[in-house]
Parts: sequence; structure tokens; C-alpha cells
Amino acid sequence: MKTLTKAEEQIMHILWDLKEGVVKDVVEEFEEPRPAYTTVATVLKVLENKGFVSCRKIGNTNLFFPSVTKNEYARFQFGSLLKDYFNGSFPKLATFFARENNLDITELEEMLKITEKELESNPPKE
Amino acid sequence: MKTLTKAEEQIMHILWDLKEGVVKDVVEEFEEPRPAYTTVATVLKVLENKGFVSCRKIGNTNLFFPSVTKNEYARFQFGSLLKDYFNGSFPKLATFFARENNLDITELEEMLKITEKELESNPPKE
DNA sequence: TTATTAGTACTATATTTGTAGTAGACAAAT
DNA sequence: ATTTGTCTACTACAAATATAGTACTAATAA
Repeated sequence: MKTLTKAEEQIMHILWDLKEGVVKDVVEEFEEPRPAYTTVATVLKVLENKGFVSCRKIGNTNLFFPSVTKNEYARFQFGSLLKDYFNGSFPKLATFFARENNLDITELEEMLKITEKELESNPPKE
Repeated sequence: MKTLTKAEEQIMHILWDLKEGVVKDVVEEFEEPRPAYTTVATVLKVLENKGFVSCRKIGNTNLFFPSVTKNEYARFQFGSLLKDYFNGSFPKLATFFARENNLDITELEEMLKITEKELESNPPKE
């Protein structure tokens, strides 16, 4: 999977939220100062070529939607981070996080409980 | 903090490993086909401007060393990932990881033990 | 039914990134 | 002190990225 540039990633986040949208919808999600309509259209085109979005013609206009899920891209990014900065070891990352936030072991275990609850409640997605 | 481009990041990884080095040292760490000496020199210059490396003149030649630690950059990257893809929630990320690897709760707790051990043994760095 | 609007496709431009050549400084070896 | 090799500084240039204008087309409102 290719990595997204900053502009592309921004638009993907919008699309992931919207689920689908035409160019105008995407533009409107931007804070002022909004990029030009055509800028957004161009980036969407690029994303289509890169295989991150697909589009369907509705009459004259293109309706875009993600063809890579946020989870899929997260997996990819997470994998790179883990590999490049934590020797591929999740515990190393967790340790890092704990230190970052001055968590002691009790708090870490607290965190595990939350994780376990998440794991039970939210059923695995896609 | 600015983010590193691919070429820049590659060289930073080498420098983080070497702790310090002259251009030639860095070039030699590359697999074949190695980039040109001058390419590496140029990227190091860029990294210096971006504030990621510093250098000290040894006679005629520049000795480069990181001025941003791997940990600092990891923190930055990790922070972005957590914020953009996991709502800033570490448990969400942990849950994601568990699902990714089909871990059940027992295995997750196993993981916590390893983390705790890491947390005790390795003293906080820098 | 024509003037206006909204949309797309194509094109253009500036900036950043990736890669490397060349000229000249300096040092070592003859 | 001349040659040879190494290193830097400067420059160049191609590719990728970011941003947007223009021209043409479809829909629509007067």
C-alpha cells in the first residue's frame, strides 16, 4: 500500500467520516480557508488512481467513497510505526506509552481492563 | 515538529544507529545500490536545516549526529497515529492490535506482563 | 429556449523532494 | 611542490505534490 500525502490523508479522513460524498460535500467539510473546489477534485482523482477511493456516476456528477477503510490504512501505518520504532514489539510500544504518560503499573492494568471491555463489547469490525 | 520524508527518515535511522558519522559512514550503511555520496550529503544538509541533525567540523570534514532522538520522533509519530486513527485512546489502539493478531484476553494479559517487566527493567531513557 | 449554474476533465504553476554532477579546498603521498 | 584523492558547497534537474484556473458540458430556472 502506498502512503498518503498530507493533503490526501486529510481528504480521506473526511471521506471516512462521510462514508461517501460528491466534491462539494468534501469541500464543505474543510475549515476556512477552504481549498478550491478544483483542488479537492484533483486530489480525489489522484486518490482514485492510487486506489484509495472509488466513484460512481450519478447522472453527471461523481459520488466518491473510500475503497480502503480507515482500519486498513491504520493497520498499515501502525505496522510501519511498530516495525520502525519499536522493533515490532507491542510491549515495547506499550512501555513507551506508559513512560510517556508517567503511568505506573496499576494504571497500566487499569488500561488493560478498559481494553478488555472494548474487546468484548465492540464486535470485530469487517 | 516537521515530518520526515522517506529519504530523510532512512538516513535518520542510520544516524540513530551510528550515533554519529561522516557522510561516508552513512553511505556505507546503505544496501546496494547505494545512493551517490553527494545525494546523502545533500539530504544531511536538509536534515540540518530542518533541525534533525547537527554537525561539527573535524578539520575539513563534517561529523553529523542526530539532534532529535529516535524517541522524540517516535513520540511525535505515535501521537499523530493515536490522534488520527484511534481517537487518542490507547485502549482503542490496544484493542485494534489484539484483533489484528487474534489475541484473546489471556494473551493480552500475557502481553501486559511483558510490558510490566520492561517497565521495571529498562530504566526510563533520557 | 436561452442564460445561468454546477460539475468535470484537462491543463498549468509553484513548491518540495530525490538524486546527483562539478568545481574548488585541503590533505596525503610522491 | 605537484599530483591524487577526498570532501564540501553549490548548482541542476527530474519527479512528485499542492493548488487552482479554464473550457466545455449537463442541468435548470426565467
